[in-house]
Amino acid sequence: MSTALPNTTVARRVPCEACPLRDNEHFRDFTPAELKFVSGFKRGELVSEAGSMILAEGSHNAQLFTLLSGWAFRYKTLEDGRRQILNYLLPGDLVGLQGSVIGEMEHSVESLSPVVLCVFQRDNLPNLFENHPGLAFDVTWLASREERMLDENLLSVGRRSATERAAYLIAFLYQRSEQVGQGRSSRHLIPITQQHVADTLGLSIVHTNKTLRKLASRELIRWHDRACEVLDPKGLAEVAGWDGLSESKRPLI
Amino acid sequence: MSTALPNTTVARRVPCEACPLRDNEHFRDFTPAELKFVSGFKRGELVSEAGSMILAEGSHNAQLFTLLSGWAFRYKTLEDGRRQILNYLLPGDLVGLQGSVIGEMEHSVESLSPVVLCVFQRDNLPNLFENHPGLAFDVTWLASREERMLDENLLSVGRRSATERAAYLIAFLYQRSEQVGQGRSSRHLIPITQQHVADTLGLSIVHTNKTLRKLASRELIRWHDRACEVLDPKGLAEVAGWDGLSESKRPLI
DNA sequence: CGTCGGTTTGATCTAGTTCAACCGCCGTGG
DNA sequence: CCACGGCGGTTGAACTAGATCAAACCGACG
Repeated sequence: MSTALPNTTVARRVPCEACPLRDNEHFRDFTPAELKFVSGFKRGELVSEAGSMILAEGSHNAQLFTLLSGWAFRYKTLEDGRRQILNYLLPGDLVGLQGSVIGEMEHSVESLSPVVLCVFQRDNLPNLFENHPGLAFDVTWLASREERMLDENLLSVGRRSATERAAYLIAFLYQRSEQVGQGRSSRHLIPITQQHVADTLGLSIVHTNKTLRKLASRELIRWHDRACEVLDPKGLAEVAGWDGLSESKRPLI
Repeated sequence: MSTALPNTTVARRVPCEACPLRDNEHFRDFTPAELKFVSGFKRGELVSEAGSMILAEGSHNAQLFTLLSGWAFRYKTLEDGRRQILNYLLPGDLVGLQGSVIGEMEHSVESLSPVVLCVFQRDNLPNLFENHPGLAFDVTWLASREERMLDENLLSVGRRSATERAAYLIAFLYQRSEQVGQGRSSRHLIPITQQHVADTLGLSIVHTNKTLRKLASRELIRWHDRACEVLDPKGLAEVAGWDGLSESKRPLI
């Protein structure tokens, strides 16, 4: 399933002031004071290869991260190994808030591609709430956004057909990827295997394969080795009966 | 499906200082300053009968509530009417945060029983973040808790069998109900129809019925008119392969 | 007394699962 | 150099969990 590879914590490289994500129009601007605080909040960077475990279910000393680049996913498993992928993480997403707020992680996080994460000092979170209400609100905003995504996901798994579900998932990941500008360079490739798709949609791997081939035969996607190329994002959204993501600016911490 | 009945906003009755929920050991204590602020934050109460719509998907001027007593649920629907229930609301739960944070509700909320809700002035939320970081943290805590519940739900719908799912749902609602002391008086009755169960589990109503009868024949539950009586909560959790809710104290706003 | 929402049951059908193979690719070890 | 094993993807066949269809029951209520 997941091959846990050694993570490497590296000394601070990218200063927040020069964070490449800040150029992106989809993120809201910081005040200079906020930027300064976040810069101090940041402890370093974590660089990992594809397929490494970033956070483990049950861990109590989990750190707080923001994904800087790459793809990852959150998941839970049952005793007998059945796995459910809950959501995907793209640049700008906050990781590990549960650990910081509740005290224990109830899901795991694993990378799909090489990733770089900003590491924050988690016991500094109360300080953030004390002194930077705007940032505190941003944290809540991000938690609320995650909830929205989960709601839509649950609707999908609970009530959409296999084809609709698959189309929704791929359209969803495509849009998110576009927003953070991952797509430009790499011809809209989503770095997942069919097993990931199956574990996201709550389907078997065999049926997932057949469903994806159907989408491929309709020229909506093309499947590559460990990656999905999106040919027709609008067509996918239409198959899924999905309106698409809202366009509003989001915070970045 | 849902019969929207007229809601009645009533002048403030229960002062926060005398909030009956505060006696419950599962909720954390407030500082006097916090209590005073929340008291001022509160605008009045909303009393509704069973089956009324509290919040509607798509609404922009949604208010922020805390459920004081009764049962409700959050749901989303697809164009063609397929409905997915996302989660249930019990006393002490915050309702409508999405509307306050993101600006638009992406799900609806409907009551299952007569309910009383505290109504908060939503444009006062930034004020709360400014002046009461402890309460702001509580809001985030509650959002994070909702996320945890959704995660477990998604795991359930995606990867558990019909019987496991049903057992999990009922055990889950039972435990939550117990925590807020709804059960004492009413012999552990959960006020839902089998249609609600079906729409929560992502199953058809017929199959839901057959699954529930199976649980009933195993003496785990007894079904009543529009209500589920829990006979063996431990047995249910065992069938579901579920550990149960964490016991830690939670905030109340 | 008729109607309506909720529950129940049996029969039939199908979307999706499970089992079983096979292919191509790549990295490993002899 | 080749043999191998493992992973990701693909395909067909048999099977089953759960859907759909249809009908009936029951209590509440106007």
